[in-house]
Amino acid sequence: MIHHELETQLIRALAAVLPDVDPAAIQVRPCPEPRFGDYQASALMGLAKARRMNPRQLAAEVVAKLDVGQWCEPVEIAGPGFLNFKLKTEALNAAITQMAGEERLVEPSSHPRTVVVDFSSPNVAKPMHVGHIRSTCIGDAIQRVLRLLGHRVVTDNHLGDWGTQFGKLIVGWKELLDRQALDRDPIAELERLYRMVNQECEENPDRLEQAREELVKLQAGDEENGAIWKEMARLSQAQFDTLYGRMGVQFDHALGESFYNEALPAVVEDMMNKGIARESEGAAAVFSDGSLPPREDPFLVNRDGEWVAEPALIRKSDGGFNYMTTDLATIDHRLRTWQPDEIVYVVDDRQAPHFRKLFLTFARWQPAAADRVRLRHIGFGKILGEDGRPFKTRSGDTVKLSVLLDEAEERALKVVTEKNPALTEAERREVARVVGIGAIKYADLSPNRQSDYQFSWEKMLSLQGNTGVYLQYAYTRIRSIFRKAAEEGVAVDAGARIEAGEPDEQALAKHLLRFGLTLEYIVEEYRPNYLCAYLYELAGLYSRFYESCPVLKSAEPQRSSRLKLCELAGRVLKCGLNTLGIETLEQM
RNA sequence: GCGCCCGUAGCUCAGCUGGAUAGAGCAUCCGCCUUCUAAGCGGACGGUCGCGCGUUCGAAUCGCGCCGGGCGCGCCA
Repeated sequence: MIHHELETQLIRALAAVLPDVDPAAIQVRPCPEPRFGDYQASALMGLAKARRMNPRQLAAEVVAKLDVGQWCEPVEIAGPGFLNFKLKTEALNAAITQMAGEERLVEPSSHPRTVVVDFSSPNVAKPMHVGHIRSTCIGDAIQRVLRLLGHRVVTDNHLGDWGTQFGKLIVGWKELLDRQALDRDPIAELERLYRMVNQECEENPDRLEQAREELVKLQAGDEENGAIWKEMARLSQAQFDTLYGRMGVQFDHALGESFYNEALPAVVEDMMNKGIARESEGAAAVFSDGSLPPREDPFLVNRDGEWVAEPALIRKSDGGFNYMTTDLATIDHRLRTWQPDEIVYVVDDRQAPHFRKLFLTFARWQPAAADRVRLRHIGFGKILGEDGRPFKTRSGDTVKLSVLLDEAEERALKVVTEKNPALTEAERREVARVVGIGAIKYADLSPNRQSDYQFSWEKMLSLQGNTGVYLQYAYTRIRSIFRKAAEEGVAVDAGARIEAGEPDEQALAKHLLRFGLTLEYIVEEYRPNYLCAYLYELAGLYSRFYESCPVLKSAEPQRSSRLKLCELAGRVLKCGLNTLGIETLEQM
């Protein structure tokens, strides 16, 4: 990548001027304003400031040592000390031609890491709903970007298949189960059971006690309760398989909470022995170690002006375990099994305090292991309805994922039918499926993950603007050229170079060269929306090129050059969309 | 009460490890289909980046203080 060459050269030139500079501080980035150049470096100004030097003079000294003539016009020093790099047309053409000729669009990372990505995590015996969309879409996109960059990825779906809710569910199963309803719609029936018993528990302490007893029996290995639990898990797995199939999401592992059940007593015992946890009101708890100032300490909470302990409980007073313990055992298992450099948790931002506690607790429990792994909570915001309130159905229930996907496809089908009635019904249904699912995913991935966003069918499936449909349409327009070419017997000269002559061609080519760089930025902070923004811009640049530069009607060698540029744009667009987990179509 | 997040164009949102004249889409208005899919393209209009102070050559971005909204705060996950 040209960008890396420039960065390397800049670091080399700077080292000749200031030998003790940290190269990591030097970055060459795409120029936000094309009229200043194609790439820029602003790091010298900060450096000059830190050393009380004249920034422009430092820039001049570095530029004097800088040898990038192979790629760039003479480097300009602008404003207070920016370096502006403008690509030579010749270098641009060589680079884009080379990219078009290579099989892989992205250079693999020079430092591949092993990353465990923990995402989706639906609950057994409950329907998947809108609340699972974000974790599933964002997590899947993250793992795809990592793989594309050549990292080793382990995806693990940490199913909510164990825990307090099963006490209530077992009570319901034993006393209130409607077999026919279970056959018709197992998840709905399980949900009904849970709701009924949960309601009863709120009003009746005896019922709550009964549920607790069933839970304790289950956790103690009771055969009957174990069989019921297993059946509920099986029914749920069928639901997950269906929905993940529709969404095109796969996992390497689905080690749910139950997988760690047997490991939990030893975890608590070990932590008690090591003095990290202690008894408190009958429970086993981890308290603050006082290493952080109170306001940054997740083991403390302020109540009426007093900082009081808020320990992490790893065993409840009734002897049961909770998710903190499970999560500790999970980290332990993942480190032993996969030796990851990093574990990322794609989970709602509201759980941030839990993860802070979890990571700190683990570091106290296994300091050496914790030093070798980076634990990161990748949080995200809520999905709101069009009224700005949390997204619910009209009757106030959570929106089920299956219903949401159905509606997306239905709405997309209407649009396709209106826009392209020439397609057969089967074709239109396929287009509707790809467009509908893609629209939901794109709507979820294009905002900054930490923002809450407003869910709007209208906007999501809008044919204009920054939507999945727009990108998919841009792709079909590219493919359409090649269909037309085949019809007319036009062949691409395989040896042709891409000569980007027109401004719209050059802008497109330059943007294509930045694909890999965009992916690298994404992985730093796990922000898939950067890829959405990149692809939206790509589609726009392609459309402009498409309007202003005839492809099939131009004469050789321009025709082959443009066909190759189209092909590359198509490959990048498709690869980028697929990396977001979004499918493309040849026609729509 | 304490903590976290948010406040950018009429609406929905980008941009935030400081960088050049703050960007999109929608909406409104004006243009472009005898030429590769008009599900498209071009243009116009629209902003005290919640308010104030500070740090800096430079602040939407960093710090402090307000105002407004959301979320979270022992045996759920």
